[in-house]
Amino acid sequence: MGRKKLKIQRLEDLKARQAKYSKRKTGILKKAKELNILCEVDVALLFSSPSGRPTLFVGQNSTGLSSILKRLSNLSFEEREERRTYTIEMLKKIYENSESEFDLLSLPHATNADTLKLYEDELQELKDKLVEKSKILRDWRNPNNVEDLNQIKMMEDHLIASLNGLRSRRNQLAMEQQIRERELEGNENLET
Amino acid sequence: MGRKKLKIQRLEDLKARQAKYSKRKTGILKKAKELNILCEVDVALLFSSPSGRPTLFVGQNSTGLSSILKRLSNLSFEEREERRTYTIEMLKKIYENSESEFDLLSLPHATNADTLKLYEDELQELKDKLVEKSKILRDWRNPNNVEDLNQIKMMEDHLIASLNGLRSRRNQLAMEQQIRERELEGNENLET
DNA sequence: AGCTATTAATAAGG
DNA sequence: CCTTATTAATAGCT
Repeated sequence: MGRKKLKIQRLEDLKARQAKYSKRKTGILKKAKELNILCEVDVALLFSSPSGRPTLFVGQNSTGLSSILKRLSNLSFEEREERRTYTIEMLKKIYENSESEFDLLSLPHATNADTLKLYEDELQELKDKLVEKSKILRDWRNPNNVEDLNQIKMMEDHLIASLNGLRSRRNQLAMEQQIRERELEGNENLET
Repeated sequence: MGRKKLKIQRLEDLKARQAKYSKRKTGILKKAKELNILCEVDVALLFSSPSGRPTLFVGQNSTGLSSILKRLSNLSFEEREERRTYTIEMLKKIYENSESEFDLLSLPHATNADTLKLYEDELQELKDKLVEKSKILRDWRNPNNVEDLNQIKMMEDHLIASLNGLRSRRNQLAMEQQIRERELEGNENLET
């Protein structure tokens, strides 16, 4: 729609690209908002403009979104599990094969990108820690991935130590219970 | 655009809602693809249809989105580690339902408050998980805080199982090493 | 799922 | 940023 039909191909001029982007973005946002309201669909939109930072838009009442994100993440995980490939390949696959359907809700006021970046960094850090801890737990449970014999021995020592600690704790608890039972018995004897 | 001007408000009739969704979705997707090509913008879109069908679209070349997706996959990985739950069915469903196209859409400037909120929620979630995991590790190492005798017993069983796994893994590694040494010996004998 | 009458988005040009 | 000629999307029907 316009004075002439526009060929859909990359606009070479940067200025023109940005200008068109600005206009069309507005249009798509409007459409997305309408869709959101008309059809009650939850939406989230991720995008990163070549000249800008990554941004995520989430529909306001998109409670279902988190579940979508979760399922999405599960999808990628399953893909990885199934093929024993790593995240990157999985991501490529998603990029290449899936389409992004999207809706967005426009949310007016801009927050600053720096804050967002901070969150992203913190998130990444936490996730790294979590992954590390998970790995420890996983190796404990299933040591078949551990290749280093010395590490195995160390783990074994730890396990034995833990087991000993656990057993003495169990004994301690058992003893305490015995004491309680005897006290109870004693009281009963007094009552009779 | 249509025979009459449509008021933007939730369509009460389910059928009508689904029908409109289907049509408008197509339109938005087209627009997004155009925007992608015209302006070189990378996008990913998540949405749930009125019938609750989740779909993911990701634009090609959306490098900026990879980190987000990566973290999503990590999240699910962690979740699964922790809870040992599987949602393969769900994943398959998502996969089958996603159509193959590419759309992208872009947004330059505005970040929004919802984005931050999403991150905050995710952060809190991660922190909770980290705390939980740390607690598990701590209890293993030092069971003196564990009060429940049954839990102690469960932990003991787990430890024993892990220990067995560890020992068989150790044996396996040792055996492999022996084999390697013998092969090496054999080669040396041949050489001399 | 198709089909037009209409409305809405927007290309080009101030 | 505006304006407006044109094209594109789609509302109401079938």
